[in-house]
Amino acid sequence: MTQKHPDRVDESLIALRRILRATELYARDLAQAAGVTPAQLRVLQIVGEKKDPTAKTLANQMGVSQATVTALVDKLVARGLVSRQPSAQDRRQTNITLTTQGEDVLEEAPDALQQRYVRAFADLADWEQAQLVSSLERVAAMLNVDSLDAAPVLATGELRTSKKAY
Amino acid sequence: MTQKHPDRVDESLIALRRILRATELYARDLAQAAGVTPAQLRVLQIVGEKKDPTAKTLANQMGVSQATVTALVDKLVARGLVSRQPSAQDRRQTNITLTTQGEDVLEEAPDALQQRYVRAFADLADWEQAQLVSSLERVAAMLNVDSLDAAPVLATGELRTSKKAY
DNA sequence: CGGTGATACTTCAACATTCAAAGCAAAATA
DNA sequence: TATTTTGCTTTGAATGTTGAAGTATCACCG
Repeated sequence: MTQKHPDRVDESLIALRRILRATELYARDLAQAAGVTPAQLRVLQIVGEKKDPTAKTLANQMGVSQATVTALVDKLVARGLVSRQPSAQDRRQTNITLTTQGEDVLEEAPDALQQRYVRAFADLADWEQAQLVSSLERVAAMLNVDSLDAAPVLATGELRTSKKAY
Repeated sequence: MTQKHPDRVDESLIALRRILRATELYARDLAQAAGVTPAQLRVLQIVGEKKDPTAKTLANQMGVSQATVTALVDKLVARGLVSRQPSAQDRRQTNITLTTQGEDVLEEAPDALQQRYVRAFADLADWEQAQLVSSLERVAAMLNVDSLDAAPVLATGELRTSKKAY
Protein backbone atom coordinates (compact mmCIF):
# COMPACT_ATOMS: atom_id res chain seq x y z
CA MET A 1 0.00 0.00 0.00
CA THR A 2 2.74 2.40 -0.94
CA GLN A 3 1.66 5.99 -1.35
CA LYS A 4 2.95 7.21 -4.66
CA HIS A 5 1.55 10.73 -4.49
CA PRO A 6 1.27 11.78 -0.87
CA ASP A 7 0.54 15.36 -1.91
CA ARG A 8 -2.77 14.39 -3.35
CA VAL A 9 -4.45 14.01 -0.01
CA ASP A 10 -3.41 17.53 0.85
CA GLU A 11 -4.46 18.82 -2.51
CA SER A 12 -7.88 17.32 -2.30
CA LEU A 13 -8.34 18.50 1.27
CA ILE A 14 -7.39 22.01 0.28
CA ALA A 15 -9.85 21.92 -2.57
CA LEU A 16 -12.57 20.59 -0.28
CA ARG A 17 -11.92 23.32 2.26
CA ARG A 18 -12.12 25.93 -0.44
CA ILE A 19 -15.46 24.51 -1.50
CA LEU A 20 -16.71 24.55 2.07
CA ARG A 21 -15.46 28.05 2.74
CA ALA A 22 -16.73 29.56 -0.48
CA THR A 23 -20.14 28.06 0.05
CA GLU A 24 -20.44 29.16 3.62
CA LEU A 25 -19.31 32.72 3.03
CA TYR A 26 -21.52 33.07 0.01
CA ALA A 27 -24.52 31.65 1.82
CA ARG A 28 -24.24 34.46 4.34
CA ASP A 29 -24.18 37.07 1.63
CA LEU A 30 -27.24 35.55 0.03
CA ALA A 31 -29.10 35.50 3.33
CA GLN A 32 -28.26 39.09 3.99
CA ALA A 33 -29.38 40.07 0.52
CA ALA A 34 -32.66 38.28 1.19
CA GLY A 35 -33.12 40.17 4.44
CA VAL A 36 -32.97 37.17 6.73
CA THR A 37 -30.27 35.52 8.81
CA PRO A 38 -28.40 32.47 7.49
CA ALA A 39 -30.17 30.13 9.88
CA GLN A 40 -33.55 31.49 8.90
CA LEU A 41 -32.73 31.12 5.22
CA ARG A 42 -31.79 27.53 5.81
CA VAL A 43 -35.21 26.95 7.34
CA LEU A 44 -36.88 28.56 4.36
CA GLN A 45 -34.86 26.42 1.99
CA ILE A 46 -35.77 23.20 3.71
CA VAL A 47 -39.42 24.17 3.92
CA GLY A 48 -39.35 24.92 0.23
CA GLU A 49 -37.53 21.74 -0.59
CA LYS A 50 -39.52 19.28 1.46
CA LYS A 51 -43.28 19.28 1.39
CA ASP A 52 -44.44 21.25 4.42
CA PRO A 53 -42.13 19.56 6.88
CA THR A 54 -42.91 19.14 10.54
CA ALA A 55 -40.78 20.82 13.15
CA LYS A 56 -39.21 17.48 13.86
CA THR A 57 -38.20 17.01 10.25
CA LEU A 58 -36.69 20.46 10.21
CA ALA A 59 -34.71 19.77 13.34
CA ASN A 60 -33.36 16.52 11.93
CA GLN A 61 -32.46 18.03 8.62
CA MET A 62 -30.67 20.97 10.17
CA GLY A 63 -29.05 18.97 12.90
CA VAL A 64 -30.35 21.18 15.69
CA SER A 65 -32.73 20.64 18.58
CA GLN A 66 -36.45 21.10 18.39
CA ALA A 67 -36.20 24.06 20.74
CA THR A 68 -34.02 25.81 18.21
CA VAL A 69 -36.48 25.14 15.43
CA THR A 70 -39.28 26.55 17.53
CA ALA A 71 -37.32 29.75 18.03
CA LEU A 72 -36.43 30.08 14.37
CA VAL A 73 -39.94 29.39 13.18
CA ASP A 74 -41.23 31.96 15.68
CA LYS A 75 -39.06 34.57 14.02
CA LEU A 76 -40.15 33.59 10.53
CA VAL A 77 -43.80 33.58 11.54
CA ALA A 78 -43.36 37.04 13.00
CA ARG A 79 -41.96 38.17 9.69
CA GLY A 80 -44.78 36.55 7.82
CA LEU A 81 -42.56 34.20 5.81
CA VAL A 82 -43.97 30.90 7.06
CA SER A 83 -47.02 29.74 8.94
CA ARG A 84 -47.77 26.84 11.24
CA GLN A 85 -50.42 24.38 10.15
CA PRO A 86 -51.63 21.88 12.72
CA SER A 87 -51.39 18.44 11.22
CA ALA A 88 -54.68 16.69 10.55
CA GLN A 89 -53.35 13.18 10.95
CA ASP A 90 -51.43 13.73 14.16
CA ARG A 91 -52.46 16.68 16.24
CA ARG A 92 -49.14 16.72 18.04
CA GLN A 93 -47.41 17.69 14.85
CA THR A 94 -47.15 21.08 13.22
CA ASN A 95 -46.45 21.49 9.54
CA ILE A 96 -44.47 24.51 8.51
CA THR A 97 -45.59 26.06 5.24
CA LEU A 98 -44.25 28.90 3.16
CA THR A 99 -46.36 31.99 2.80
CA THR A 100 -46.46 33.79 -0.51
CA GLN A 101 -44.02 36.23 0.96
CA GLY A 102 -41.74 33.41 2.02
CA GLU A 103 -41.79 32.02 -1.47
CA ASP A 104 -40.72 35.38 -2.78
CA VAL A 105 -37.75 35.48 -0.46
CA LEU A 106 -36.69 32.00 -1.55
CA GLU A 107 -37.10 33.05 -5.13
CA GLU A 108 -34.63 35.87 -4.65
CA ALA A 109 -31.99 33.89 -2.81
CA PRO A 110 -32.35 30.37 -4.09
CA ASP A 111 -29.20 28.58 -3.04
CA ALA A 112 -25.55 29.32 -2.59
CA LEU A 113 -24.50 26.32 -4.60
CA GLN A 114 -26.97 26.84 -7.38
CA GLN A 115 -25.94 30.40 -8.01
CA ARG A 116 -22.27 29.78 -8.35
CA TYR A 117 -22.18 26.32 -9.67
CA VAL A 118 -24.87 25.57 -12.18
CA ARG A 119 -23.70 27.77 -15.00
CA ALA A 120 -20.12 26.67 -14.88
CA PHE A 121 -21.22 23.08 -14.75
CA ALA A 122 -23.38 23.43 -17.80
CA ASP A 123 -20.40 24.63 -19.80
CA LEU A 124 -18.35 21.54 -19.16
CA ALA A 125 -17.89 18.87 -21.73
CA ASP A 126 -20.00 15.78 -21.41
CA TRP A 127 -17.25 13.54 -20.13
CA GLU A 128 -16.16 16.16 -17.65
CA GLN A 129 -19.63 16.37 -16.20
CA ALA A 130 -19.75 12.64 -15.85
CA GLN A 131 -16.41 12.55 -14.13
CA LEU A 132 -17.39 15.32 -11.75
CA VAL A 133 -20.57 13.60 -10.72
CA SER A 134 -18.72 10.39 -10.15
CA SER A 135 -16.02 12.04 -8.09
CA LEU A 136 -18.38 14.09 -5.96
CA GLU A 137 -20.54 11.13 -5.24
CA ARG A 138 -17.50 9.18 -4.24
CA VAL A 139 -16.38 11.89 -1.86
CA ALA A 140 -19.87 12.22 -0.44
CA ALA A 141 -19.92 8.50 0.16
CA MET A 142 -16.57 8.69 1.88
CA LEU A 143 -17.79 11.39 4.21
CA ASN A 144 -21.39 10.36 4.54
CA VAL A 145 -21.00 7.24 6.53
CA ASP A 146 -24.51 7.43 7.93
CA SER A 147 -26.14 8.96 4.94
CA LEU A 148 -29.35 10.84 5.37
CA ASP A 149 -30.59 12.67 2.36
CA ALA A 150 -30.50 15.72 0.18
CA ALA A 151 -32.67 16.66 -2.70
CA PRO A 152 -32.46 19.08 -5.58
CA VAL A 153 -33.88 22.43 -4.58
CA LEU A 154 -34.94 23.76 -7.89
CA ALA A 155 -35.72 22.47 -11.28
CA THR A 156 -32.53 23.49 -12.98
CA GLY A 157 -33.85 23.52 -16.49
CA GLU A 158 -34.06 27.25 -16.82
CA LEU A 159 -31.65 29.25 -14.77
CA ARG A 160 -34.03 32.05 -13.93
CA THR A 161 -33.24 35.17 -15.90
CA SER A 162 -32.48 36.74 -12.60
CA LYS A 163 -32.81 40.36 -11.69
CA LYS A 164 -29.70 40.15 -9.57
CA ALA A 165 -27.34 38.81 -12.15
CA TYR A 166 -24.51 36.55 -11.13
CA MET B 1 -25.06 23.83 -26.14
CA THR B 2 -27.66 21.13 -25.75
CA GLN B 3 -27.77 19.49 -22.37
CA LYS B 4 -27.53 15.78 -22.86
CA HIS B 5 -27.73 14.79 -19.23
CA PRO B 6 -29.71 17.37 -17.31
CA ASP B 7 -29.81 15.13 -14.28
CA ARG B 8 -26.14 15.52 -13.74
CA VAL B 9 -26.41 19.01 -12.38
CA ASP B 10 -28.85 17.77 -9.80
CA GLU B 11 -26.74 14.77 -9.02
CA SER B 12 -23.63 16.79 -8.44
CA LEU B 13 -25.52 19.36 -6.38
CA ILE B 14 -26.94 16.61 -4.23
CA ALA B 15 -23.51 15.16 -3.72
CA LEU B 16 -22.10 18.55 -2.87
CA ARG B 17 -24.82 19.18 -0.33
CA ARG B 18 -24.18 15.84 1.24
CA ILE B 19 -20.52 16.75 1.54
CA LEU B 20 -21.38 20.09 3.08
CA ARG B 21 -23.88 18.64 5.46
CA ALA B 22 -21.76 15.72 6.60
CA THR B 23 -18.82 17.99 7.23
CA GLU B 24 -20.80 20.55 9.18
CA LEU B 25 -22.58 18.06 11.37
CA TYR B 26 -19.43 16.16 12.06
CA ALA B 27 -17.50 19.32 12.85
CA ARG B 28 -19.95 20.00 15.66
CA ASP B 29 -19.49 16.58 17.12
CA LEU B 30 -15.76 16.99 17.01
CA ALA B 31 -15.93 20.35 18.73
CA GLN B 32 -18.13 18.99 21.44
CA ALA B 33 -15.82 16.06 21.96
CA ALA B 34 -12.97 18.52 22.32
CA GLY B 35 -14.89 20.49 24.92
CA VAL B 36 -15.17 23.69 22.92
CA THR B 37 -17.81 25.23 20.72
CA PRO B 38 -17.58 24.93 16.92
CA ALA B 39 -16.62 28.56 16.49
CA GLN B 40 -13.90 28.25 19.09
CA LEU B 41 -12.55 25.14 17.45
CA ARG B 42 -12.36 26.95 14.15
CA VAL B 43 -10.28 29.63 15.80
CA LEU B 44 -7.96 27.01 17.23
CA GLN B 45 -7.63 25.36 13.84
CA ILE B 46 -6.72 28.57 12.08
CA VAL B 47 -4.27 29.53 14.79
CA GLY B 48 -2.66 26.13 14.44
CA GLU B 49 -2.63 26.31 10.68
CA LYS B 50 -1.30 29.81 10.19
CA LYS B 51 1.71 31.03 12.08
CA ASP B 52 0.44 32.99 15.06
CA PRO B 53 -2.12 35.00 13.12
CA THR B 54 -3.24 38.47 14.09
CA ALA B 55 -6.82 39.12 15.05
CA LYS B 56 -7.33 40.71 11.68
CA THR B 57 -6.11 37.62 9.87
CA LEU B 58 -8.43 35.48 11.93
CA ALA B 59 -11.37 37.70 11.13
CA ASN B 60 -10.63 37.59 7.42
CA GLN B 61 -10.13 33.87 7.36
CA MET B 62 -13.33 33.19 9.28
CA GLY B 63 -15.36 35.81 7.49
CA VAL B 64 -16.49 37.52 10.70
CA SER B 65 -15.89 40.92 12.20
CA GLN B 66 -13.01 41.80 14.44
CA ALA B 67 -15.38 42.30 17.32
CA THR B 68 -16.42 38.69 17.02
CA VAL B 69 -12.83 37.53 16.99
CA THR B 70 -12.15 39.53 20.12
CA ALA B 71 -15.03 37.82 21.87
CA LEU B 72 -13.96 34.35 20.75
CA VAL B 73 -10.35 34.89 21.68
CA ASP B 74 -11.46 36.19 25.08
CA LYS B 75 -13.18 32.90 25.72
CA LEU B 76 -10.21 30.86 24.58
CA VAL B 77 -7.82 32.92 26.68
CA ALA B 78 -10.07 32.40 29.68
CA ARG B 79 -9.86 28.67 29.06
CA GLY B 80 -6.11 28.84 28.69
CA LEU B 81 -6.07 27.52 25.13
CA VAL B 82 -4.51 30.54 23.43
CA SER B 83 -2.65 33.65 24.51
CA ARG B 84 -2.29 37.12 23.10
CA GLN B 85 1.19 38.27 22.11
CA PRO B 86 1.64 41.95 21.33
CA SER B 87 3.35 42.23 17.98
CA ALA B 88 6.88 43.62 18.06
CA GLN B 89 6.79 45.13 14.59
CA ASP B 90 3.42 46.84 14.88
CA ARG B 91 2.20 47.54 18.35
CA ARG B 92 -1.36 47.85 17.17
CA GLN B 93 -1.41 44.19 16.28
CA THR B 94 -1.89 41.21 18.54
CA ASN B 95 -0.69 37.77 17.59
CA ILE B 96 -2.73 34.85 18.79
CA THR B 97 -0.69 31.84 19.82
CA LEU B 98 -1.63 28.36 20.94
CA THR B 99 -0.78 27.36 24.46
CA THR B 100 0.39 23.84 25.15
CA GLN B 101 -3.12 23.09 26.31
CA GLY B 102 -4.52 24.51 23.09
CA GLU B 103 -2.23 22.28 21.08
CA ASP B 104 -3.52 19.31 23.00
CA VAL B 105 -7.10 20.16 22.16
CA LEU B 106 -6.24 20.50 18.48
CA GLU B 107 -4.42 17.23 18.67
CA GLU B 108 -7.55 15.49 19.87
CA ALA B 109 -9.94 17.01 17.34
CA PRO B 110 -7.82 17.71 14.31
CA ASP B 111 -10.25 18.30 11.51
CA ALA B 112 -13.61 17.09 10.38
CA LEU B 113 -12.43 16.40 6.88
CA GLN B 114 -9.21 14.75 7.91
CA GLN B 115 -10.92 12.27 10.16
CA ARG B 116 -13.42 10.99 7.69
CA TYR B 117 -11.64 11.46 4.46
CA VAL B 118 -7.98 10.67 4.64
CA ARG B 119 -8.21 6.95 5.21
CA ALA B 120 -10.71 6.33 2.48
CA PHE B 121 -8.68 8.43 0.09
CA ALA B 122 -5.53 6.48 0.76
CA ASP B 123 -7.26 3.29 -0.26
CA LEU B 124 -8.15 4.52 -3.72
CA ALA B 125 -6.27 3.47 -6.79
CA ASP B 126 -3.73 5.87 -8.15
CA TRP B 127 -5.81 7.01 -11.08
CA GLU B 128 -8.84 7.48 -8.88
CA GLN B 129 -6.92 9.75 -6.56
CA ALA B 130 -5.73 11.79 -9.50
CA GLN B 131 -9.23 12.11 -10.87
CA LEU B 132 -10.62 13.13 -7.51
CA VAL B 133 -8.05 15.85 -7.05
CA SER B 134 -8.71 17.15 -10.50
CA SER B 135 -12.46 17.16 -10.03
CA LEU B 136 -12.39 18.80 -6.62
CA GLU B 137 -10.06 21.49 -7.77
CA ARG B 138 -12.30 22.16 -10.68
CA VAL B 139 -15.33 22.51 -8.45
CA ALA B 140 -13.42 24.71 -6.05
CA ALA B 141 -12.43 26.91 -8.93
CA MET B 142 -16.02 27.09 -10.08
CA LEU B 143 -17.16 28.21 -6.65
CA ASN B 144 -14.14 30.15 -5.57
CA VAL B 145 -14.38 33.08 -7.87
CA ASP B 146 -12.42 35.35 -5.58
CA SER B 147 -10.12 32.72 -4.19
CA LEU B 148 -8.44 33.38 -0.93
CA ASP B 149 -6.54 30.46 0.47
CA ALA B 150 -6.55 27.26 2.38
CA ALA B 151 -3.68 25.21 3.58
CA PRO B 152 -3.20 21.67 4.77
CA VAL B 153 -3.77 21.51 8.48
CA LEU B 154 -1.67 18.53 9.32
CA ALA B 155 1.16 16.63 7.83
CA THR B 156 -0.80 13.67 6.60
CA GLY B 157 2.04 11.25 6.40
CA GLU B 158 1.14 9.33 9.51
CA LEU B 159 -2.48 9.23 10.43
CA ARG B 160 -2.01 9.41 14.19
CA THR B 161 -2.71 6.10 15.83
CA SER B 162 -5.51 7.84 17.59
CA LYS B 163 -6.90 7.03 20.99
CA LYS B 164 -10.40 7.81 19.83
CA ALA B 165 -10.61 5.51 16.88
CA TYR B 166 -12.68 6.51 13.91
C1' DC C 1 -62.11 1.02 28.21
C1' DG C 2 -58.29 3.11 31.08
C1' DG C 3 -53.53 3.48 32.17
C1' DT C 4 -48.72 3.85 30.83
C1' DG C 5 -45.17 5.33 28.17
C1' DA C 6 -43.49 7.47 24.06
C1' DT C 7 -43.71 11.39 20.90
C1' DA C 8 -44.18 16.40 19.17
C1' DC C 9 -43.95 20.67 20.40
C1' DT C 10 -43.39 24.85 23.40
C1' DT C 11 -41.58 27.54 27.23
C1' DC C 12 -37.90 29.02 30.06
C1' DA C 13 -33.32 30.15 31.61
C1' DA C 14 -28.64 30.36 30.43
C1' DC C 15 -24.90 30.90 27.40
C1' DA C 16 -22.50 31.56 22.71
C1' DT C 17 -22.14 34.08 18.45
C1' DT C 18 -22.42 38.07 15.91
C1' DC C 19 -22.35 42.83 14.62
C1' DA C 20 -22.49 48.10 14.38
C1' DA C 21 -20.97 51.93 16.68
C1' DA C 22 -17.92 54.20 19.58
C1' DG C 23 -13.47 54.51 21.62
C1' DC C 24 -8.38 54.15 21.94
C1' DA C 25 -3.70 53.58 20.64
C1' DA C 26 -0.29 53.20 17.16
C1' DA C 27 1.21 53.69 12.44
C1' DA C 28 1.26 55.98 7.99
C1' DT C 29 0.83 59.90 5.37
C1' DA C 30 0.94 64.50 4.18
C1' DT D 1 3.53 68.11 13.28
C1' DA D 2 -1.31 67.36 11.98
C1' DT D 3 -4.44 64.31 9.82
C1' DT D 4 -5.94 60.09 8.43
C1' DT D 5 -5.84 55.31 8.54
C1' DT D 6 -5.41 50.98 10.75
C1' DG D 7 -5.87 47.30 14.50
C1' DC D 8 -8.07 46.15 18.34
C1' DT D 9 -11.38 46.42 22.29
C1' DT D 10 -15.65 47.73 24.56
C1' DT D 11 -20.51 48.12 24.71
C1' DG D 12 -25.19 47.16 23.75
C1' DA D 13 -28.45 44.55 21.27
C1' DA D 14 -30.17 40.84 18.40
C1' DT D 15 -29.93 36.05 17.14
C1' DG D 16 -28.83 31.11 17.69
C1' DT D 17 -28.48 27.25 20.61
C1' DT D 18 -29.42 23.99 24.11
C1' DG D 19 -31.20 21.13 28.27
C1' DA D 20 -34.81 20.71 31.29
C1' DA D 21 -39.44 21.07 32.37
C1' DG D 22 -44.21 21.30 30.92
C1' DT D 23 -48.38 20.24 27.87
C1' DA D 24 -50.93 17.79 24.65
C1' DT D 25 -51.52 13.84 21.81
C1' DC D 26 -50.76 9.25 20.22
C1' DA D 27 -49.87 4.20 20.64
C1' DC D 28 -50.03 0.26 23.01
C1' DC D 29 -51.44 -3.17 26.24
C1' DG D 30 -53.92 -5.10 29.91
